[in-house]
Amino acid sequence: MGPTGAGKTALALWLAERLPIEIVSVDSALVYRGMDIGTAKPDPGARRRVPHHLIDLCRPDEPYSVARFCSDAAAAVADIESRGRVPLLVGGTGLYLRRFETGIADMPPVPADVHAQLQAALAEAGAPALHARLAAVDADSAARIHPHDPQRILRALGIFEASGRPMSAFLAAAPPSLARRFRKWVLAPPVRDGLRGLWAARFHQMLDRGLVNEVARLRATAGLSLACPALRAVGYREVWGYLDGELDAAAMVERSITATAQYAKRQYTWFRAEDSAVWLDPAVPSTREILITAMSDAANRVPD
RNA sequence: GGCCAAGUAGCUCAGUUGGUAGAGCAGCGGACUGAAAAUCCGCGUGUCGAUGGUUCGAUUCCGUCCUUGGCCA
Repeated sequence: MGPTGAGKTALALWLAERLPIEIVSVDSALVYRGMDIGTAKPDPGARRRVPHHLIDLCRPDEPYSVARFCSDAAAAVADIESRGRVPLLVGGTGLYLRRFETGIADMPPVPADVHAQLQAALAEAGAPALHARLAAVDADSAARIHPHDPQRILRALGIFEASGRPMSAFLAAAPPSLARRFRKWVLAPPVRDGLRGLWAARFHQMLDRGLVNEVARLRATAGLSLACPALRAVGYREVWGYLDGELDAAAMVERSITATAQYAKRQYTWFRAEDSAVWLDPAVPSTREILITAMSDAANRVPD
């Protein structure tokens, strides 16, 4: 795992060309088709050379989720291992890896109309009012969730309304069926300070490659709007605002770079909390050697 | 050159009827179980442009100067 722009993709390809590994993407944005440039998706050539999994799974208007990731990843890992190869999970979505590793509770689906009703109630009454509603039916979740956090309040209320049981009960009950331990490496510059220039160069490169056209295509697609979670991704939201005329070009660029920096910061927070992960500096040459040695061991242990 | 306005946190600004100041954004730290590139929480000392004066006390009132913008020459 590693923050955006640390060089995960290139390093994974380098390793995959030397070891019998296949890559499983752990990235909430790479699953969307048509979102290539702004997500720095591995290009077709790379994907021909090295098998990649969990990329281009759905349309940007389809909801993907951590739960879907867990089952997709389990299937991909099983598939790779069944062929005698070693799965290398590569990505920056901390939640996905955490839940895949330590298990995710089995919870009932929330029907779309229930969710829509809650959304309307949120718009009308505000998050604290819904939080109070939640506290009445699921005190444990209410204690865990901040009254100003609409996303989590809606989720917990949705579970209750869909099933009649509090979300906290599902969390407490579920044995992690997908639980799986990994060897973990964090590929990240040891200090984040001063990396803004790197994010900036990266974003300008995306613009040169046609990011604005890519977003314009998505914007012209029926059914897509900023309400789709996929389009809230870093850069996409800002370029969309630029195409709407709400941001000028300079503001679009600056805000995208800032959003990248903020995203990277949240990623560092996830990775710091990851126990038993070894941190590797992408600027240090020995990083490659450390990884290839460690992974050779893993590859040798795979039954065939 | 004259007149007017503005100079307060990294940025945009509020405010103090005189008792040394606070929002948003940015930044830093954190949380995270079906939206997670999302969502949310915590963190605010800054010669209040400079200098002199009035005052027990000036960022606040007065004078001068500097800077920026506008208008007039």
